[in-house]
Amino acid sequence: MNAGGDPRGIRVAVSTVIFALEPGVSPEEFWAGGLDTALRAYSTGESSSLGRTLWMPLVRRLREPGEGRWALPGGWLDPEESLEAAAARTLEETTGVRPAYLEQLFTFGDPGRSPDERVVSVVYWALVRPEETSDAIDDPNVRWFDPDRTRGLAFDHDTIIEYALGRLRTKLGYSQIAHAFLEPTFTLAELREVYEIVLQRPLDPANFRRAVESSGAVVDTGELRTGTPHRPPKLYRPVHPADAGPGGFVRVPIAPHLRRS
Amino acid sequence: MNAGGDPRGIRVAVSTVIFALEPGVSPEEFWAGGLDTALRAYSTGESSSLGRTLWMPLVRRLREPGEGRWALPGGWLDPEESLEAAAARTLEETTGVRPAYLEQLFTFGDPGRSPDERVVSVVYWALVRPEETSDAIDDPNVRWFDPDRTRGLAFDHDTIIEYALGRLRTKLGYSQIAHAFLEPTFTLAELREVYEIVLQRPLDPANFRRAVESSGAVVDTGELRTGTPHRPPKLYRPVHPADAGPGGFVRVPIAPHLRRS
DNA sequence: ACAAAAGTGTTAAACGTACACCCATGA
DNA sequence: TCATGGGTGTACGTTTAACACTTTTGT
Repeated sequence: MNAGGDPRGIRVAVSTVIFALEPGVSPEEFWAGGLDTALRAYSTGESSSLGRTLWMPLVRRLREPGEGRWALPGGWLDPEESLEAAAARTLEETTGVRPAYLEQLFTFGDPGRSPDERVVSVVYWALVRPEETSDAIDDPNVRWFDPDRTRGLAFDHDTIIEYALGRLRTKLGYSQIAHAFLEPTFTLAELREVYEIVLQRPLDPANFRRAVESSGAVVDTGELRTGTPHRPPKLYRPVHPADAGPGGFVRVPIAPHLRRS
Repeated sequence: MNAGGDPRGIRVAVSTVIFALEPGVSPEEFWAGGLDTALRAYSTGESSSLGRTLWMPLVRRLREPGEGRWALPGGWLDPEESLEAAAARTLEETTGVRPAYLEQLFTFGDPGRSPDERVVSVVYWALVRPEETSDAIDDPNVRWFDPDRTRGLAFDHDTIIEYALGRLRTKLGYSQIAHAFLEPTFTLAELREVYEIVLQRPLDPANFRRAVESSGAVVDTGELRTGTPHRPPKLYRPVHPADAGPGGFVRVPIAPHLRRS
């Protein structure tokens, strides 16, 4: 049983990989802003209709080890708080962001991850709504990055981000986490855009609509979004406010063909 | 950053959920043993052809908290070893079993999980070949259970086992972990039996064969298994010895329709 | 009226499933 | 030669995926 093993000297930390949609231009602003704004938005984009990508905040390390490098937000686990609470707390303390979705990702604990000390890091991943990213701390030591273009981070954080990206892309196919990127009501075009940005490929609007509708994942609110230059789209809301479960294991398949690649 | 947080008092433990196929009767023994053995095997079984089920070893707790109750094998993390090494070590120390497959499952760390102390438990799950279960320690404080019929375990271990079972069943559909239950070469009937036992439903032999063959997950060795009373089946081996990856994230889909339920 | 996005319909190919059938062996 | 599991063929319903088409609005 090794009951005599002495774990003193092992410290427990918590880090979080946060994903958001790049704020870009909201549909209202997009059209309200006129051609100038629209063109500016278009000119920055490559793949998606509004040129948005994923975004994630990183914090600059202010002390050794890894001083000066960018790293995932995190901190030490308090003896009294749960792991998830620690993730939420350290996330807010360092970046000002409150996640709409928070799930444990993996625990990294190799000896030698961090010099001198033995650190076991429980890593969470989070999704935040674009609105909430505006609460983010305005600090030169917090900066938002495209997660596909982050390299040279402190510790093993490059690996962790890659792993989290894979999990996000995979999980879109059998869960309803896409809603965590959106406001309480949304159009199917907005939902489809989330999938297109995350999966990095275009989806057929007609087939996407049928897949989502037949999955029962969303409900028609009966309202329309007005102010668009074209036919006003219906507004939908998620059936389930969130899908929690221990480790987020609740599976509500949306559409088989929305799996990655 | 909360760099002043003092994690002293938090101990890190490692536990493992081990799955094996109930040894039951091997194909050779089954037929060699004649009708008596065959009937005995059949009489105990419900769903599967040989009546085998999943099996997992638990250890009896010898001290408080939870003294006398059955629990997952585990122990404390040594300051010098990796999490995975700790899982393998404590597994062997307590049960004598060496896993063919070992993957991190989840980290449980709620305050109050264990009275008095704050314990963060990194839980792994493992698959072992039936041959290796014979190395298991013969000890009244180690006993094998049907994972669907374990209740009243120490701590939150009931929850953990349920979660691990879900992960096993799900992962069968997009990974090659089924091989970890089998010997280096196997017939497709044996592989199918693994799926049937784990998924708890019968599979069409013809369609299963085509699905597995077209997936490229197995290779025909060119040899046949002899000694059966009927047509000798081909022997196959896995293409990949194992699929590791950080957190076992390597996805090699076998067959879409082999997903659970 | 026109442009453009919202939303519906239609079709062919791919896939999942069931099950009939032949093959090879020990008894 | 018979019984039985190994292995192949095939036909049918369902799902996926591509794209033509209709609807609705602001300009």
